[in-house]
Amino acid sequence: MPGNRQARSSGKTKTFERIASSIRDSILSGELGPGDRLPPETELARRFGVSRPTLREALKALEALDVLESFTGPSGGTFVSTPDSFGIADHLASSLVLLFGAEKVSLEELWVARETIEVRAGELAAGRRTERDLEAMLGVIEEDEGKDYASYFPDITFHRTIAEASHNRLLSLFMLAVHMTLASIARDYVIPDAKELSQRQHRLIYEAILLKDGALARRRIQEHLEMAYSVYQGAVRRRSRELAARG
Amino acid sequence: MPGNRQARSSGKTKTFERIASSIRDSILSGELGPGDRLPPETELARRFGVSRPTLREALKALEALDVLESFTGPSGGTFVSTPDSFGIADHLASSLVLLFGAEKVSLEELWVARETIEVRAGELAAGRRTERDLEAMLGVIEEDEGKDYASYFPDITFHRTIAEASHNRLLSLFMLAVHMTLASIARDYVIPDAKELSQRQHRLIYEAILLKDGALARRRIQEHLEMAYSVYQGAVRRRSRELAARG
DNA sequence: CCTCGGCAGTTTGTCTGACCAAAGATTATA
DNA sequence: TATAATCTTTGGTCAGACAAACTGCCGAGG
Repeated sequence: MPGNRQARSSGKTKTFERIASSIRDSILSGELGPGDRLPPETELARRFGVSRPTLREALKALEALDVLESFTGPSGGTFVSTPDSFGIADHLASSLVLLFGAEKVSLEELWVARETIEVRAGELAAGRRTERDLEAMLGVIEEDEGKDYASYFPDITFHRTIAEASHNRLLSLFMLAVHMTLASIARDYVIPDAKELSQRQHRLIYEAILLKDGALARRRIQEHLEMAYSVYQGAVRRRSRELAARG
Repeated sequence: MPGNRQARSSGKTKTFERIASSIRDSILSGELGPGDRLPPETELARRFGVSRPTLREALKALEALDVLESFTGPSGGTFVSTPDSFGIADHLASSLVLLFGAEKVSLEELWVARETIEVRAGELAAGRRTERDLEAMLGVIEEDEGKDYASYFPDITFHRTIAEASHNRLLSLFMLAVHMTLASIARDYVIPDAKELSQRQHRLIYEAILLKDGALARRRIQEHLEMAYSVYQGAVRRRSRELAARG
């Protein structure tokens, strides 16, 4: 019977894990930095005293974590990756989708977290936005108004410009991850069109940030997300009913 | 010259990546669920039409992502992992430490994100806390007062009880990740003792949550974190001066 | 002299086949 | 029946080889 995994993890460290940890530690300690090239696999295998397949299992594990990357050829080899916000957000989103699937996080929790982060990002944006930020936001607003979109998540682009304007790259990362998670979960939902209301609210949010009114930005983003949540939730409920009726 | 990695990613998909994606998709689509056992490696290799080492590279990549886990023995095999908040937060924290090291996120951004999440968690906690939550918080407060700690991050336990009391597992996850990141960055800093002030503020926060006063909880957590940030920042600056003087 | 094309070398990618180690299942034994 | 030795299944590791990708050199031709 599978499932009693906690009982099995009895301290044993597999060889490839030992090596992966070793390399990982070299990076954490600064001994290896982004862009650095590792020795060839045969050389590394020799140094660690293991075979090449085993060494490669360690390398592939670190590649999966976006810590290393490899290329063929003489100028190739294995390199330490440059950390990248988008990749981190992407991985995080994948994990959150799984967590959602296991019912260890609910749709409501996701939306509350989204609201928490976006509201604050908007407040910060009102205080820190540059002229360039405003241009970007307005550009997205006008582009969206011209589009005839069917999907629900096109307006995410606008929300991302808010995050950018907050000039907090960690809040941006969290926000991106939550957006990707919600988009992934809702992939095949039919989301009703709330285009016009949504776009009106986008302009109101833009206005608040333009005026540098943080409190107003908070309120308007909150209101906008409440609307969006009710629309999203409605689609989820409809979907559930459909599935219940069919099955 | 290494570093021109964007030019190299020319669409080629390596075999082990193809297989990892295939298995990953089976999980995302629900075809494979947590606890499910995969066929033996030789069988899997045969099905995918690859050799066992190549297959194993794919499996090890997914193990590194905490998506799969494997055990030896007749009852062993490769299993789909149960997603786990703590593991996700841990991975996220590792990535954030790297991101910080690459100067793609600053200490200030980390603290603003921490404040954003904790303030909101406290507000939510004030509205949703149960008797059990209150007991847990008080227990930690009293335990901390009895401890003679040297490290700066002992009071993180209290902050975690706030997150728990918010009953939002995603905010808890984010909070944990940010805490672990800050703790990892500050590992060898000498943090001055702000024990008594900190503990007084903890009691005030507890009181606000006890009274179900969300606005008050917000203000008090904000104040507490501002104090903590100034202490932390002072330690970082002192550390920088030391390093500058030495080098 | 310069340019272009192919050859050689380096490095990762993949394969074959085998043996080792761990741990539950079985069976022989007291 | 209880227990210990053995079996069997499964992942863990190893060795060596060849293929593919790519750079850099070098020679042929202009």
